Amino acid sequence: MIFRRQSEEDDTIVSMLASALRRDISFGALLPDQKLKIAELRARYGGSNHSMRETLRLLSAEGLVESTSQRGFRVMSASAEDVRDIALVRIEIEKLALALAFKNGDVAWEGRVIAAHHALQKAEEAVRQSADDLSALEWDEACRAFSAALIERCDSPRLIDLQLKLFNQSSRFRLAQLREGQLDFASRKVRQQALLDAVLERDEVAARALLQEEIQTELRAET
Amino acid sequence: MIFRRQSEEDDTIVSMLASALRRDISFGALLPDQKLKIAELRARYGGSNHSMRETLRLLSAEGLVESTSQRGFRVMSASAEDVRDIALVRIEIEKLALALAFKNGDVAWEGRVIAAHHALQKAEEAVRQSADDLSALEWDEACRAFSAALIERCDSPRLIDLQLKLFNQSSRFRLAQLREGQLDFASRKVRQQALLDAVLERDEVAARALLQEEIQTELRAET
DNA sequence: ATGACAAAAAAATCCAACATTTTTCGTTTC
DNA sequence: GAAACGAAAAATGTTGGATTTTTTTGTCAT
Repeated sequence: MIFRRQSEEDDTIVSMLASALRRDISFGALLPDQKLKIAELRARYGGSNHSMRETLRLLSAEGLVESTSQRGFRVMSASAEDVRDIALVRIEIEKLALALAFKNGDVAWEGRVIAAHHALQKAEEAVRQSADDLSALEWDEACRAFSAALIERCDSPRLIDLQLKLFNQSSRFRLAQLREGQLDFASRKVRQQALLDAVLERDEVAARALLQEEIQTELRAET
Repeated sequence: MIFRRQSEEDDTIVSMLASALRRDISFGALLPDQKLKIAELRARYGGSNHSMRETLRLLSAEGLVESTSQRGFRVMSASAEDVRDIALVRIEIEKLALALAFKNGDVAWEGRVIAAHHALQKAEEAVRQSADDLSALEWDEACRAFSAALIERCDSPRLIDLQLKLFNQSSRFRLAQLREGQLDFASRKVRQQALLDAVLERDEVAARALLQEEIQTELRAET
């Protein structure tokens, strides 16, 4: 076996394969529209015929992989249209979920948001100085955790699930911007602080605007 | 093989199995929280170990089936919380998509909406008189087609996909109301006509309200 | 070039079996 | 009788290899 467990939830081969593939798609090791042949993937990641197909089926549902009947799987395309679409849906979902979290969130929730924000700041600082793969991975995870914490208390399992999937679809673009040095860490820091403040003050208008701005800058169509 | 092709897209065993299972979950032949044992399902629907697992993985992604690591699959629960959650997300998604369709929709789109509305009226009339399984199936399909037509021109593949999944999650409840004679066909007809009119006049406020009402009555928590 | 046709590749499926985990159930103990 | 325990049974997750079908590729004649 090539890999080992990456997190608590990786208790089956399929979920381990899924983690590995997710990471490689996010980091661009597997390129958009690239054909994903079962045999090649097995050689690279291990797992059986069956497990690999199940994994691709899973990633396909997550929007990271495209499947065409009788023609197998390929990495989800990453056209300007795709970026636009992901941004559109993600903005609406997160705005909605945040508004709900404003209603339901208590002090404990605020604490978790603050903690996630703090961890994110550390990760941004680390990745700003040396953008190696490891710190990039940790930075990506910190972004995910902060986003997740924000909407955690929307108390809607489906919204939470959706947000996660859309976030994962966004990761490719966020990491690409990091690689190409297109991230303005200074303004990100200001914006994230402002967002945190808005959340703690339950300033819905400001929070929605900042959230939208955050997503839009991460997902601005480059081409 | 127990079944035959049910639609154009059913060109693989997995997609046929998925159709059959989707139908049986919607119609209540498979009950909420019921354990889905691979062996039993194979005996009932055919297909190999592999195909059945892949199918369940697929339905799991669609929100019709729950999967727990090392503990297999079960039919997605149908608690009042679930109904509430589905309604919440579906309302927001469809409202958003409809607003976008208002921007992008042209005459051809309006034509398809009118056609879908017409077909729906026929199906409602048919199912009102004799609610056998066949007409119920056709009615369900007409509802789906009408909803899909409304948002078709939002031009967002992800929104369209989401709407379909949420609609499929709703079908169980809609069909249950039909079975229990809780549907007010008269007011449905009025509302659907009003919705059509609002769409043709691009009356966004009215359309959003009617759409929300339609979904809420279909998904009102019973218990 | 172009189209027809054969060969190769890949996808989709199935079967049979094995390892691991969960569940069940009967026994023992308090 | 109820709780704790552990062995047996069941179910899940996984594998390898074989088979069928579909798509892709390469070749040849027109």
